Amino acid sequence: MPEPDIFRALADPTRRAVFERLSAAELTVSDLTRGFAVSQPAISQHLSVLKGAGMVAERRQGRQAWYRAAPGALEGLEAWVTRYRSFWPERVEALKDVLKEMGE
Amino acid sequence: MPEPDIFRALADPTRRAVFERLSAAELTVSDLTRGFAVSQPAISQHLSVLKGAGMVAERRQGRQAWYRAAPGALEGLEAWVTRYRSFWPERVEALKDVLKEMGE
DNA sequence: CGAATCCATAAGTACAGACTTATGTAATGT
DNA sequence: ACATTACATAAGTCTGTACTTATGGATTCG
Repeated sequence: MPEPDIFRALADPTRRAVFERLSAAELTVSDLTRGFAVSQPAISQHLSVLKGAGMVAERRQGRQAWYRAAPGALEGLEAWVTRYRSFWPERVEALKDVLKEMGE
Repeated sequence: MPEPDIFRALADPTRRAVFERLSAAELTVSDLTRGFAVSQPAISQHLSVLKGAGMVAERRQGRQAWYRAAPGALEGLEAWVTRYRSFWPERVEALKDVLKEMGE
């Protein structure tokens, strides 16, 4: 039930790679196009899908379009994973360690 | 990098629904077929994809094949989500509450 | 034994989607 | 003003894939 669009958005490897780059930095379409072996329209189409899934945000400035990963982009996916996680108590200890680390 | 197969496996809604059922109970192919509006071969094909992604386990008994969600089925996905999560400190408090609850 | 059941695989169809080139719109540069 | 740059959309192609029916192998039942 957490928007099925996100699953479809994640299905394509190029699109995942685009998202990963946008989670590290805000980039323009041109920037992204330079980093991949596909055409600029292909990148624009991927961005459109990612945007439709609520995974990226757009900021217009002049003739440029800056894209970045949306805050909470993976929230719906996280909720789904948590719900259908199997044997999850196994991982609690590791999680506690992470939280302790962050508390320092 | 966490097996790309899992993303492809999750892309199809019917397949997600099959997985969700198998995370609640161990079921045979016939059981599953009864619960969906697709043919038995279609179910077998979905199970094959899920198995290829390491998401379900199979147990043979006579002419029946029992399927269930594999332990750690979503581990790779979880790792990916954690890595690309944006603004994740926001969720730490909620997580702490959950862990405290489990400690009781 | 033969019939029925359970499941997987084969083969074919039809649609989704990832790509291309071509083109249009809007902003910037000279 | 005209050319150039940045991006989006249109239209067409081609591959992937979700489904179907048909069939085969293996097990259980009568």
